[in-house]
Amino acid sequence: MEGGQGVGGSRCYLLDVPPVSRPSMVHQMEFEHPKENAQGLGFLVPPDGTPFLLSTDVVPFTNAAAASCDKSMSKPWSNEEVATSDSKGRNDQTGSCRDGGANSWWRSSSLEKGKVKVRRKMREPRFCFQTRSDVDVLDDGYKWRKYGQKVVKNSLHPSRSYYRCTHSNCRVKKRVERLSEDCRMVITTYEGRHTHSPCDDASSSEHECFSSF
DNA sequence: CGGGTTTGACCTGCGC
DNA sequence: GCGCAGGTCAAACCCG
Repeated sequence: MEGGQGVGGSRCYLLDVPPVSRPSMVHQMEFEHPKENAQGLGFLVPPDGTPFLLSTDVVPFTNAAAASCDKSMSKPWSNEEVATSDSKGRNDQTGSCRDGGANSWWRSSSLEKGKVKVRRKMREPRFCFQTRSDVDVLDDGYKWRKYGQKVVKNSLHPSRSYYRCTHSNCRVKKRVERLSEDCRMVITTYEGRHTHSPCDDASSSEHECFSSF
């Protein structure tokens, strides 16, 4: 486990966010390594290039955290695979599939519903970080919709939630789970890049103050 | 009524 | 090849 980097492709940081009643307080966090973060958080940086700011210290993930994080990431997302397409060359016409299938990234090939499903393997840039917060969902300025929840084994807090950016053309996903060792620690994993600015989603004035997210 | 959440089912990938 | 675990869908449900 080399430092604050998770297994392949995904970067992990630990954000020591003071317990706040409103997760939105996290909006002004600041990264220690702007350059790296700019890269690692590319998916969090809106197209207009607005930097992603954090207000608290960001340190590499602890081994435990990283392990936990990595476990959930499993291997498919090694750097290589992130950069290249599926070697198996699965017939996943992902792009077209995504666009054609409403807002589904993979979809039944519309032949027989529920039968032949062409699931694509997402190989978007991923970034996970750990925060200490009483709330699960950090308000990063984007609007998320929960699309699933899973029971995670080997965890005292077996609930992992899956969120998706509600923006029509945005494919970013977010996964939120509690650290088993510390129920106050929240592991948030982002996947993909936002194709829009936070304002597009969070149209409410509440979010305007930290549109830099 | 529209948008978000819940939840069970289904599919895929991986380890054994 | 089989079983398990993770990830996602989609219908039902809930709430403002």
